Amino acid sequence: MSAADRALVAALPFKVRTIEPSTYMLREGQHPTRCAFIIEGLAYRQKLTPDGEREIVSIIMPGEFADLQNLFLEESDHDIQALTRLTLADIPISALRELVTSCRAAGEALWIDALIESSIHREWLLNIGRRNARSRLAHLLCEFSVRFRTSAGADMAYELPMTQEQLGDALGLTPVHVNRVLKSLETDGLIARKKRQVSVIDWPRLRDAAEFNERYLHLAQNRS
Amino acid sequence: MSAADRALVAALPFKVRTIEPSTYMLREGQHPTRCAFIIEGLAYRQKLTPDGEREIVSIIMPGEFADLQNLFLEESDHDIQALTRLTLADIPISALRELVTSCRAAGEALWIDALIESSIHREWLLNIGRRNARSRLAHLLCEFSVRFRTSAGADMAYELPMTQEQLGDALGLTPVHVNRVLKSLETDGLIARKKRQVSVIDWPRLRDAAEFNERYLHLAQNRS
DNA sequence: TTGGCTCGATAACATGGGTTTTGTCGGAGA
DNA sequence: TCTCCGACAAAACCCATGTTATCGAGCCAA
Repeated sequence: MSAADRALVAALPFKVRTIEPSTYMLREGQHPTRCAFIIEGLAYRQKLTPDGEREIVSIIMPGEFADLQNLFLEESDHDIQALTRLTLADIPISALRELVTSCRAAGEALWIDALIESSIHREWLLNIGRRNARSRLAHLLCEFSVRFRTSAGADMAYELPMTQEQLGDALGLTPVHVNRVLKSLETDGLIARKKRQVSVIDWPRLRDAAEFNERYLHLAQNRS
Repeated sequence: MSAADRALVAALPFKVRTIEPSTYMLREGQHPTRCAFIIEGLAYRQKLTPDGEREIVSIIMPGEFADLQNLFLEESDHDIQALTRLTLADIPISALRELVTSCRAAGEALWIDALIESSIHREWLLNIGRRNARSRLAHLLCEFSVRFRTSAGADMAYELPMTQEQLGDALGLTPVHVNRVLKSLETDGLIARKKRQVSVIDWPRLRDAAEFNERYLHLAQNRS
């Protein structure tokens, strides 16, 4: 990125704020005018069926934009909610859109972000559509492990910041069954748990159980 | 779109070709140098598990680009295969990338395309993760109905160009169960079938069974 | 005509995961 | 200290969907 580009990015107006777990950052149907860049903490996107069933369709990690779709789409098609306490930078959409069209490097970086998210969606479709509960959960744990490491430099053990109900909503399972499967992964020695702290004990076996292949994360292009 | 923009688009180098059903346009892991614009016919994206199970993660319709992700991602994360006989325009990725960064209107149009596809992925996640087989299938039929109409101006009846096995692969179901559910939708009077011709008989009831809400298709922004 | 292929229909049976319920545990507050 | 509440745990039961198998229709090539 050139010096001129850096200057453009640095000139972006923004406002840092902190929000509490489970507060809504965006609701389906809204027409937002600002876009949030996650500095610390986790958020998730969810969609609801009319009878109140929830599907968590993605997890948003530090260093990512929470709602790139609203750069060019007018009406939000899903909710975004804070998973943990969150600090974020609010940027006016108009300024970000201007940046995308005027600065090639920044535009490319945002394109890559958006395309990687799409790729993750596709992998989740495969996961939910074609794998059983055990592989699904193992896959999610593998993905978290890798994404945490690249976004926070953490170790193979990490604090899993989701309740079993939320895990179920991300996997298309009931909390009861998530519980069963977590226990079985633990007694089989693939993972260890202490409260919500999940550690990967046997990465090769967990990866095999998950059929995990990190290609879909496009890690080589993930930092820019 | 201004006259100058139009000239830029018109100046794109391209090559029209026709391909037969089920030929691969792209395979996972490849590094393509050209991008296909679908002129006529249908294609689909699929992902495979190591043991050969398939999930169809999206259907690509006329007027859409088949592999926008490869504009900025180096390695493809899924396969693209022709569903019907297909005529398409091959465009060098370098030219398309140049267009995106030099022509604001074209760049915006491609952004919108990519973001809508992401939105459809999210809706499919909700569909597969949280709806039962009947709603899932009804939802897919509703989506096809709407998208065909906007892309081909067709009526509420359309030629469903997928085998029951392919439908199952798109919905995370077995072909046997797809057959059961199709039959039940037919005997309940929601749809009619004659060979692969599917007609929507009772749109309100089908839409209700599917919990279908077309917001996620962002139709207002779909033509540009 | 024959044979081989794919697709769809249907039946009998098996099971993964859902549902319901009841209980335990630990932290937050009074 | 006590109570309240949310998350986790575990057992019993059941149903939606998967599995396996068979058959026929349609199509195409030899």
